[in-house]
Order: sequence, then C-alpha cells, then structure tokens
Amino acid sequence: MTRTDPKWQRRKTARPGEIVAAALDVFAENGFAGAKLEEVARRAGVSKAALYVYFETKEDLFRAVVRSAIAPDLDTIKNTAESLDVPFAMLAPMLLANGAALMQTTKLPAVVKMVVGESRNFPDLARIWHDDVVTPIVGVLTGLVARAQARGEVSPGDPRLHAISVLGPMLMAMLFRETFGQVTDDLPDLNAMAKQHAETVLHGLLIHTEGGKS
Amino acid sequence: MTRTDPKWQRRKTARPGEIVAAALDVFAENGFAGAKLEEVARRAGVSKAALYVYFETKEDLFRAVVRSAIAPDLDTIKNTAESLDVPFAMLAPMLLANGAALMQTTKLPAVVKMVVGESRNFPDLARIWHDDVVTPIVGVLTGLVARAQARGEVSPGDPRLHAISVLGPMLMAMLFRETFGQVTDDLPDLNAMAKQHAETVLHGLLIHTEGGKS
Amino acid sequence: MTRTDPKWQRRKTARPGEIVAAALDVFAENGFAGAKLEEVARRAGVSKAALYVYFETKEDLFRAVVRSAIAPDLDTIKNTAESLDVPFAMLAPMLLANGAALMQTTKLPAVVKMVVGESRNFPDLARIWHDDVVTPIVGVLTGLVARAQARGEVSPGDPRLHAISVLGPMLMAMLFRETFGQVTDDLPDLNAMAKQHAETVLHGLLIHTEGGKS
Amino acid sequence: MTRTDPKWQRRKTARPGEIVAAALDVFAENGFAGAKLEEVARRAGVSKAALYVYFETKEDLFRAVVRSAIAPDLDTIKNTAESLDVPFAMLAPMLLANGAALMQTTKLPAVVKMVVGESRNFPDLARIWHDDVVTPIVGVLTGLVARAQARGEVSPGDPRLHAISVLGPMLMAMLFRETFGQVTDDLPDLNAMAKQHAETVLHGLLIHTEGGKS
DNA sequence: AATGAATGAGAATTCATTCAT
DNA sequence: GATGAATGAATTCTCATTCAT
Repeated sequence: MTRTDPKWQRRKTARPGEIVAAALDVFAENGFAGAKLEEVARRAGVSKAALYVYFETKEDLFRAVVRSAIAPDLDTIKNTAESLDVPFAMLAPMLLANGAALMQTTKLPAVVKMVVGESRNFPDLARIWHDDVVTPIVGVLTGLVARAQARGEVSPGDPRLHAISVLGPMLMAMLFRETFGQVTDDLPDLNAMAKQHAETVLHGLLIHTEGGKS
Repeated sequence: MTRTDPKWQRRKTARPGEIVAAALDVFAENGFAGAKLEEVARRAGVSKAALYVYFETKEDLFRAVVRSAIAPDLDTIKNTAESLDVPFAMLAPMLLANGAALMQTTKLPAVVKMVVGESRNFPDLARIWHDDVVTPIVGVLTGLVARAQARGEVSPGDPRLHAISVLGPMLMAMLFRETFGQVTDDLPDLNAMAKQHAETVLHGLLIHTEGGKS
Repeated sequence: MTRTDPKWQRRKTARPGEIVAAALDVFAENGFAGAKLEEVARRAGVSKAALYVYFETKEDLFRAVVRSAIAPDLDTIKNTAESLDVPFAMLAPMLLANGAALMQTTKLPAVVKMVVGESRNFPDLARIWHDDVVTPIVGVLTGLVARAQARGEVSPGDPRLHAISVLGPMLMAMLFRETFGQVTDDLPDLNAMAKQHAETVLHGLLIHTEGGKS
Repeated sequence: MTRTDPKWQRRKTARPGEIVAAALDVFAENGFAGAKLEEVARRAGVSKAALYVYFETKEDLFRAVVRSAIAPDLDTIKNTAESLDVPFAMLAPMLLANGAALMQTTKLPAVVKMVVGESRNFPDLARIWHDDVVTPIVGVLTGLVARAQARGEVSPGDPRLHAISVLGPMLMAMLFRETFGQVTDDLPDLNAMAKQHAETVLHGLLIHTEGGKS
C-alpha cells in the first residue's frame, strides 16, 4: 500500500540481476581475464564501485554468472527427461528438440564456452559444472539408455558413450555457432540438427538393404 | 667432427619453435588475456625481451601458436580421408580412430579450446580456423557422405549434418576431457568412444527386431 | 563557516592543475621523451595511476602542459599591444619591457624551449603555438609597424621582418638564459636588454654625426 | 699504389662520419631521449652493434654529433669576424649575410635546436657550446662593437647587449624556420632578414625627420 | 546503497647495451 | 672490425580494488 517509489524499490532489488546479466555478456565476449569490470559497470548502468556492493571480487562475480546459468535450465532438462517413461525411440527426439530450444532461448552456449575456456583457471567452477550440470544430464541420459538396453530396445555398449553419441552432435553444432557466428552465415541449424541426428542416432546412417545389423 | 658450436647454432633456429611450444601451454592454461609473457619466457628458457625478437606483440605470438597447430595436423586428416575409396561403413571407423589418435598425440584439444574461447577476441583466427581447418575437414566428410548417399549406402538427409553426427561425439568427448580433466578421473576414453560411436552412427542405437528402418 | 572538508574538496578540483604544474617542470627539465611520469607523479604528490585519471596518455599530458602556458600569457600581450595607440617610438619600449617581465614571471621560457625542442615530435603542438601564439603576437607587432610606416614614423621594409628585428634579441636573450643558466652566471639581463634594444632598434647603432640616414 | 679495393678502404675510415651524420638527423628529429640507435644504425647502413665499435654510449655519440657541428663552422665565423678591419657599418651586413648563409648550408639550425632542447640533460654539452661557440662568437662581435664605440662609430651602451641586438633576429628567424617548418610555408627568408636587419640595427627603425638621434 | 577519486601491483613493451661468433 | 641474437632495466599504461563522502 505504501506508494514510495516502487520503481526505485524494484530497481534496488534487481541490481544484482542486472549486473550479472551485464557481466555474462562481457565475460562471454572477452573471457574472464579479458573482461573489464568498468565495462560490466557501464553496461549495467552503475558505477564500478557499486559492483563491490554485491560481489566481493571479480572472481566472485564470475562465479555468480556461471552459477546463474545453471539453476533454471537444469531443472527443465531433468524434469523433461525423468518425468517421461516412453520408449527410447520417442524420448530421444524430444530430448534433442528440447536441447535445441534451450540453446536458442538461453545464454547456455555462451556459458558453456566460458566454462570450457576458463576451466583451468576456475577448477571449482569446472567441478560445479561437472557435478551439477554435466554429470546429472549425462547421468539421466545414461540411465535412460541403460534402462532401454535392459528392455532390449537399445543395442549393448557403454551406456555413457551412447549418451555422448546422442548429445555430442548437438553440442558441437552449438559451439560451432558460438565460435564461428561472427565469421560465417553458413551455420548449422540447431532444430534441423536435432531432428536429423535423432533419426541418425536411432537408426544409423547405413541403409540396411536386407535386415538386422552386421 | 662437429664444427660450429652446436649448442648455440641449433638454438638460434629452434628458438621460435621453443617459444611457440611454451606459449601454447601457457595460453592453453590461462587463455589469451590471462597468459603472462613472463611465464612464457620462463618456460621457453629465454628472457621476456627475447620473445620480441621473434614476435612483435603478444597477439602475434598467440596467432603463431594457433596457426602452428594447423599445418601438420591438417594434411594428415585430409590425406587420410581423401586417399581412401572404400565403403562408408569401413571408412567411418577408420576416420574416427584416426581422429582419436590425433586428439591424444597432438595439442589439438588445447588449441581447439583456445580457438573456442578466444574466437570473439580474435575474429581473424576464428576465420582462419573456420576456413582452413573446420570447413575442409567437415567438407571432406560431407563429400564422403554425399557420395555414399549417391551410391545408396547412406540414408538421405543433409550430408553436412550427417558429418556432424559422425564427428560431434568425438569432439564432445575431447572437450569433456579437456575441460574436466582436472576435476575427475572418470573421463571418456577416446578410443572406446571412436569405436563404439562408429558402430552407433552406422547402425543406430535401436535394435531392429524385424528389419529395415521405421 | 567552512562546511565541506576543504582539504579534500579543494584537492579534487585542484589536482589537474597541480599535475600540469609538476609536469611542466619535469618536461622542461628533461624534454618529452626524457620525462618520467613517475617523477611527475612524485612532484605532484599523487600516484602514477592518478595521472591517468586526468590525462589519457603522456602525450595528452604534454599537450595540456603546453596549452596551459598559452591562455594566460597570450591575452596579456595582445591587450597590451592593441589597446595602446601611441607613437611607435613610445610603444616599442613598453612592449619590450612587458615582454621582459613576462619572461621573468612566467614559465614562458621553459615552454618555448619545449616547443622548439619537441616541434618535430608534436607537429600539432607546433601548429597550435604557431597559430595561437606566434602568429598573433608577431601579427600584432607587424600591424603596429605597418601602421607606423603608413604614418611615416617607421622606415620602409617588410613589416614582419621589422617585427622580428624588434622581438628577436629579447627571445635570444631569453633562450640564452634558459639554455646556459646552469653553465654560467654571466647571463644577459632581460630588463637591460629590453631597454637598450628598444633604443637600438629605434635609432640604430650608428652615431649619425651629421643627420639623416645613409 | 696498392689497388686493394679503395672503395672499401674509404668506407671503413668513413664509417664514423657516416654514423655521426645519420645520428645528427635522428637526434635532430627526435631529441636525445627520443632517438633510437636502431634508427641511427639503419640510416647509417650498419648494425646496431657497429655503433659501439666507434662510440661507447649513446651519450657519447650525441656528444660527437654536437661537437662535429662546431669545428667547421666555428672557424668560418671567427675568421670572418676577426680578419676584417672595416667600419662597423660595413662589417655588420657582411656578418649577418655570412650567418644567413651558414644557417642555410649547414646543419647549424638543427644542432642549435638540439643544444637548446637538451641543455638540461647535457650540461657539459651546454658548457662546450657556451664556451666554444656562443662566447667566442658573441665575444668577437662584442669586441668589434666595443672598438667601434671607441672609434665613435657606435652609440654607447653594453656592447654585449648590442651584439645580441645584432644577432638575435637572425637566430630567432632561424629557430622559427626550424620549429615551424613543418607547419607553415610562410617562413621568414634568412637572406632578406639579414639584409633588412643590418639596415635596421645600424640606422634604427625611426625616420628622423630632422637629424641626429633624440 | 552508491560513487568519484585514487592507487598498488602488475603487464606488455622498449631499448641501450653486451657477447659469442 | 662487424653482427645477429639476446637481455636487464626501465617505462608507460591498465585494472581490480579501496575509501571518504
């Protein structure tokens, strides 16, 4: 009921988020060491000193940025994967399509690039990503594969490597776009990639004239 | 029999190579901005100033590092792919095995990581890699796929996306190792990956109880 | 009555001026390339980094130093020269006396030395001095000479060269003092120079036993 | 009689001179601190290290450069001045014309600029120039003036200041050309300056309607 | 909470100088 | 005598970080 400048009030609370958003862009563009806090401050519309109100150090801010990209996306995937109990042949296309959507609507590609690029400098972040993002996702997929194998749906083999066979092309296409986006317009389409690779990874590239595999 | 003091003479010509080798490590560990020339000099066993005898600037050295990784590896791959004229079902496993070997015997993973991480800061390097490495490799593979499609060996679909379906998992595994190597020992084995994915990408994950594809 | 801590407040606005003053001394003593910013900072009582709060580069600071010497002195001269409308025989001694005073109360000699010494390195500064200082001063004097010629007071001849005949000895004496001040105590006195040269330039060195000029 | 490559022989002996000549240009263009020995070597057509065969340090080379400008020119002036025993009214124009010629045929202007600009950094050079160049020249002229005063030719007053009245405008014109040569084409002509100033300094600027001086 | 001003600790780069050949 | 290679000692400039207000 108090009318005291709600816009300002909102701003105040939104500050950290605005800063993290600005920082994400700057870190993604320049890498950790190359990013300048002055630039972050400029884009966030605050003073350099203001950053220190919310984050103790540059590393702290970087960690916040990388962490901020985890939470929302992670659950989406997990839920999508676990809540469904359908044949693998139906699940895989959905997962890949979902992944493609995620890569196009979030900053995921930029963050992945940052994690890859800065993993040596931030082992703890690498660990967090490994433990909280990569392992769960790959784990879920691995579990799905294993269960499908148990049901006789999927061919034998290391289920984790199978999981990578499923995910890898999507990630490669994503990084291709992220890396060469400034350099060429001939970028792989993520939705098409998801669709075609789902088909490929399920049935293989070879045309089986007779039947069964070799 | 040796006449001219071999220690010095040899050094003179070897210096640039030694420096580039040291720089590769330092850049790979810290990224471009994070790398300190003092560290590069220390590892190369020369003074900071000596770097400037061979390279005009830090950027110049970085470019030399990234370029140095292209020449030797590139030909290997190209030759391997083009010189062979065998059924796709035989070619794919060989290519993946070759790739796995390359990833384990060269600095390719580190350089790829660098190119990914610094592509925004060095658009010209991104372009060089795109034009001289990625496009040729993907191009060769795309050509092989297309020819196999023409021969009726491989199922229809965008041959470039098929190429990514073939390569993607290898690259993902490579980057996984590069990114999380310090964080876990549970890393995907590149040789196993090559072998299993070759099988998968050719025949698919699904077990075809009856025959033919869906 | 004083409210805001005057020590700091005053400093804040005075800083650039203090820095320029310190820089003037250091540049005058060592020339542009020979001047060390550390020394400037030391004399200004600030950190090296503080210089960069106010001036983008060393060149920038140098420019500010040279420019700072223009404004105050320039008007003095201009006004002196233009506001008076007296016979040339009275004006010249006054101008020279004024000039002598200026040379003794301001940093003009040091700045002139700098402009002379660094003109090749800073063509833009040379231009500024030429356009904003030298040309106006010589121009004013040239105008006075020309008008005096029109009135039949001054002998014919290029009025600009006449102006140099008037000013030259003062400047030479000034540069003599600036250049050899550390080396000898037998320096020309500027006031005496002004007085005697005024007489000389007006009436000539020759004693005309009879009358009229040759 | 020995024919052994006289060109080479000459070169060897000429080296120091070539180096000094190249160094003069470079020092004149950039000042002492701003001059790079690499540039000197390049222009002299030798290696950097070769400079050290002839000169111990950069300062040493600088001294040689400045000294090299003294000897030849100095004698010319001295001889001109002392050998003549004519009325002052005839001598002054000759001296100024000679000076103008010297300024146009030698590197004197550049060297003067250097001495002015670097006097603080090289007090010993300042001293050499003061003792070996400036004092002798001014001394000779002062002597001529004094003798002319004794003969009743020249009006009374400090003969040294009179000497400066004679020389000053020539030097000012010279430094004007040296300083603003890159900036404007409207430079004072030294020969005209010499001619007109000789007239002026002898007879004064004022037109004496009746006769005699005030 | 927010900031303008200031700085300490580097980091890249330069250059006179040396030295083995 | 001459030089290509190498370096130590600066020096400019940068930037994360602090602090009085």
